[in-house]
Amino acid sequence: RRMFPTFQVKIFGMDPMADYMLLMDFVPVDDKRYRQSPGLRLRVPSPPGRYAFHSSSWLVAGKADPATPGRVHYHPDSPAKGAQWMKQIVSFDKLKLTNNLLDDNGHIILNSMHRYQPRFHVVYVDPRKDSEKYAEENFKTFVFEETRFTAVTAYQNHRITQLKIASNPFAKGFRDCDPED
Amino acid sequence: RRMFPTFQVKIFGMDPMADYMLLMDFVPVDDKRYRQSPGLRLRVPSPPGRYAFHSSSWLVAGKADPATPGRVHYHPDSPAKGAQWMKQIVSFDKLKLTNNLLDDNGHIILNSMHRYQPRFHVVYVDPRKDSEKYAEENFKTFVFEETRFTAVTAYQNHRITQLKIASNPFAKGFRDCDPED
DNA sequence: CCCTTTTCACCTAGGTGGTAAGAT
DNA sequence: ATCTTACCACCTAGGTGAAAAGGG
Repeated sequence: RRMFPTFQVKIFGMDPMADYMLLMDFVPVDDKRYRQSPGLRLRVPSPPGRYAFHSSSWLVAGKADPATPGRVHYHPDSPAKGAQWMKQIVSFDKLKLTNNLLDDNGHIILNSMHRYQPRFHVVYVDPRKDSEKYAEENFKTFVFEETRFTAVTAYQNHRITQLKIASNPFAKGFRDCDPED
Repeated sequence: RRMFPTFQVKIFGMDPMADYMLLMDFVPVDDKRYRQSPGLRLRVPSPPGRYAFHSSSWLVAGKADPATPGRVHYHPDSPAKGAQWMKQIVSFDKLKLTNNLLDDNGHIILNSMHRYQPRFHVVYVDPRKDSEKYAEENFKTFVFEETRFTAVTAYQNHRITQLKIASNPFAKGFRDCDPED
C-alpha cells in the first residue's frame, strides 16, 4: 500500500539547468523486532475473540528478521531539470510499501513490526563521459529522523487510525467528525 | 472532452539515442460549416420536441466560422529518446477537444460542425547550440486522411453513438449487447 | 494469543452518453 | 428547427480502514 502521510520535500540550491534523479529508500533503525504491549492495551468493548489493537507502546520482541531486498523508489518524474524540481514541493505519493518478499511490482519491501528510517537521495546526472568516476560526489543523501516509523500489517494504535481517517481523502468513508479536528 | 477513438502511431526509424518531441495539431479540411440533413433524418419514435439526431449525411451550411486558436498538444512523455518512442505504440489518449474559445486548460479548440484533419509531428531535439537554424530539417509532419472527422457538440448519427458505446470502456453503462458486435 | 491475509463497502478522481433546458 | 450547455447516472481505475478468516 501507499505510504501515508506522503514524504514531501522542498528543494533549494540545485543547478536549474542540470538533470537530477530523486529517489528514496528505507533502512532499518535497529536490528530488533517489535510487538504489542498487552499490559498497556486500551481495551474497547468488543465480542470475545475480536482483536483489540489499541496498545500504546512497543516492546522489543527479539532480534530482527532477515533483511528484505533493499529496493529503491525513483520519483516518477526523474530525471528532470533542477528548475523543475525546485519549482514546487516534490511529493513521493506514488511510493508503495509491501511485506511480500516476492513482490514484482517494484514496491519497497519491508518487514512488518520493524522500525525504518526513510532516506531521500539526490543524484546529479553528470553529462561527462567518465561520469562513473564522480559517482560519489554527484550523490547526496538526506535523512529526517522525524519520519521514522514502525511497519505494520494492521494498526496498533487507535490514534494513528483516527489520524489517518481524518487526513487521508481516500478514508473519508470512515469519518464521523470534522477532519480539522 | 477526449478525442475517441484515440490517435495512435507505431514509429520506426528514429535514432534510438536522440531526443524527440511528439505532438499533434488540427487543421481545417475546408472553409465550410456543415449542418444536419433534415430530409435524410431517420426519425425514431420520440415525444414531440425531442431531438432525433439520426441524420445520415452532411450538408454545407455556409462559410466556415472564424478560425480557432491553433493550439498544439505535446505528447505528455515528450521529450523522450527514440528508443522509448519506438518500443511500443504511442497513444495520444490524453488529448482533449473543446469548443470553448476561452479554454485555459490547454485543450485543442475546434469549431463545432466543421471538418478537421489531425496532424502528427515529430521534432528532433537538436543538441547543437545553433539548433534554431536547423528547425526546418529537424521537423517532420505526418497526415493520415482516414482520421478526418467533423467536430460536434452532440452526435448526429446513431451508428457513431453505438460504435462509441461499444468500444469506449467508459461508456459501458450504455451497452445492451456484446461489444464484439 | 498475536499477527497476516483476504474481501468488502465506501471513498476519490475522472471519462461516458442521455436528457432537459437554454440559445439563436 | 437546430445546435449548445449543464447536469446526471453509470461506468473505469484505484486508494481507504473494517471485519472476518487464516496461520503459527
